[in-house]
Amino acid sequence: MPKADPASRVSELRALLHRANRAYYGDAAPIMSDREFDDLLNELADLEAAHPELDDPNSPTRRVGGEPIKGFTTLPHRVPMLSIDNTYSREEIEVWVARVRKAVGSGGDELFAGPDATRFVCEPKIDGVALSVRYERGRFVRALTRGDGEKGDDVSHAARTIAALPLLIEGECPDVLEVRGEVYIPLSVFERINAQRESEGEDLFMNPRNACAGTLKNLDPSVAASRDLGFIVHGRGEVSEPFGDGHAAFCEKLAALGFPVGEHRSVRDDADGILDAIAEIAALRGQLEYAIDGVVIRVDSYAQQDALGVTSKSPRWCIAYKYPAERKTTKLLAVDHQVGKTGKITPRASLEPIVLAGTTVQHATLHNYGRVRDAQAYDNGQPLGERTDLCLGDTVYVEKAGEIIPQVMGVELPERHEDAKRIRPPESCPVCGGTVEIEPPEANENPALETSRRCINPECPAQIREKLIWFAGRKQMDIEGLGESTIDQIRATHLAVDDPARAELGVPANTPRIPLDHFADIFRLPEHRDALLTLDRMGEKKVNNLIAGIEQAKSRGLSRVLAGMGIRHVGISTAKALCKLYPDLDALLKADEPALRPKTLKKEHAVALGYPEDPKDRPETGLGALTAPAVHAYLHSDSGRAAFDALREVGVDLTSKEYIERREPKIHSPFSGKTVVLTGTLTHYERTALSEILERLGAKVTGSVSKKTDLVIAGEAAGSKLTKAQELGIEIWDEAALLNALAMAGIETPA
DNA sequence: TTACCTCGAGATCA
DNA sequence: CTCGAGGTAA
Repeated sequence: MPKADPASRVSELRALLHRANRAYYGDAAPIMSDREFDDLLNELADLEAAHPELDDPNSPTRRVGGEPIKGFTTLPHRVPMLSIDNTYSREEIEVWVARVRKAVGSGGDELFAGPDATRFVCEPKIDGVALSVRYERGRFVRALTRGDGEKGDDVSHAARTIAALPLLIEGECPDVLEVRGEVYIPLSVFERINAQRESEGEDLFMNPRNACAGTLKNLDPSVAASRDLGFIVHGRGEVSEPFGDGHAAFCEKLAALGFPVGEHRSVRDDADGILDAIAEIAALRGQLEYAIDGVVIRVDSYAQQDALGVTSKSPRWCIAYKYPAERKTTKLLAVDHQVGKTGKITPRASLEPIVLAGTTVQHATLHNYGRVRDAQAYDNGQPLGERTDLCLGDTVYVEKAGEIIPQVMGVELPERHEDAKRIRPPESCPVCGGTVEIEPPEANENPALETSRRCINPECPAQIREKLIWFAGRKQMDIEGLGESTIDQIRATHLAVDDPARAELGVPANTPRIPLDHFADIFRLPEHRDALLTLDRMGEKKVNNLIAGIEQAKSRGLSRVLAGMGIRHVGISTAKALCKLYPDLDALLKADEPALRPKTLKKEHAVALGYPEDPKDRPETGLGALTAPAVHAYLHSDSGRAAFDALREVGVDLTSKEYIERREPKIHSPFSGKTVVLTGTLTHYERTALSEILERLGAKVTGSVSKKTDLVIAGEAAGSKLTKAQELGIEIWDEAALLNALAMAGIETPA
């Protein structure tokens, strides 16, 4: 072989190996032997090592794992990753199909005409980890976990090692293509890994699902590479241009590009067909290389999907039929009574440990005292249709609701001991000993109505603790470094020096009291730096992180503060809704009670406040005629006012980001409100990085040029998109103009 | 609710 | 190296 220049040999090898990968995993038709493949891969790895300038994150060598990365970054999903509604019965499937048909049939459009026009795609629901994989111009750019549905962790380093996922798509595909699917560890691989771990004396993995999640979260990609993760496509995220008119067509197109789409997908016309598919897939269960926990059914046509739309948490065009949860018996060892952040007391069961759906269960919430009093009685596994009080020592049936939260379903009555002790709601607060109220109030006359009890002592240490934990939590103020146990440890400085609990939590006798009772105390913790440093396992680094976390939390904005305060009826969505109405706390405090609930106002009142006549056009706050007075009362109560004053005093931002965003949707910049398309090669920016910057500056970055495009940024060697932009007479900037505009917006050009 | 990963802290050993 | 806290997945 003539001594080719390394760059061209490298790209030749990469192309060859990509093709081989695709043939192997996509088409299941190898074009070379494993031995040849390994040889070529080794040659490529050697060349890359000798010529670091030729490095490429999408090189096939990355399959075997490169350098560990430093940590995760969290990035937004361009299209949110919603969850799917679950059903457990055939009847619910029929009801859903009928509802879909009714909604779709009423479209009036020819596309939606006639009930038979709706088709349903059924596929196994894999029990793995959801992943959204983004390709730009056919190149793998990143993979995100589901996260909260809005943003997820970047696990590209691990996802690149998934052999079934192409790093380079060969063939025509949209400029932006987000493929969503399920990552899993094949069961045979799981067994192999555990066998190996056993022989090396390591702890075994409990189940494939958690092992898979852990693998993705491992910072060292060679770990993921060695675990042979599998992937099966089940949906799409952002796709820049039409790519199939429905789910089935989309899957076929992806299959043609070499994506693993799963082979047990079928298209059905009606509820009976769906039930057949469910039965067929059930018959496959246990023969597949991955665990499945049900069947996903979705409306095939994208047009119909769009017509059906989504609710706040899940699409109306998709539903999961889940297999019945695994159910086992175990012994009820004890019940403790936990005091929540609002004082509500919840019974929690301690159980003799059992393995259920791949995890060891030893605790289960009992939800409320109604369930404790009216537990379902069973005889030899059969429900008796009668109710009984739960007793200590009972043999109870446990299953996992939604495969996650264990629940006590009932009692095996014949197994009960004669002298078994009934579980009763506590007569006083189990933590502070204070007065408890019975709820609902009618239950004072008729105990059969009682569902819960509430500790009404505002100084109850348990309530204070839970309030602080909630406030600092990720979905509220997100104070890094201030978790449950750190809060306990700091609050243990309030204990007497000879209290054994103090030493147990690692608080030396000479540590002075660090105040931590009110939300505002959190923001004064930096003043107690020296005291914090004396605590066990609290070093320089942790304290610095904590202080930095506290500082950052100050500027989360009013909605997070309101949601964090644990005001009854005010969660994050209500808080955000209120914040869209009022620019800051003072404005909110000036509002009268009806102004907090525009939806339920009488017409005249609404119009007087400047809202539309039709309630449907008024903003939703999540508050109604019953809840709004309670919220209003809290905001103006002594304790509410004191809490707000204290937060203001320590410098917490009490202005409303939501209101400001609504009023001025974007930062003012040359890109505000513009739809921008990037094309060609830019020398100073990665495309994704630039997209993020432009979006921060108010631009909408899209993949293809259309009439709606305001601006095209054309780098070197721009192709058809530039031509099209010229045809349409759209403003075009070169890279120099871009850099200039970014500089004006205060963004420096990277080196 | 549990399992898994990462990180920092502190102990242990060279 | 081991422990435990913190974070996140289902």
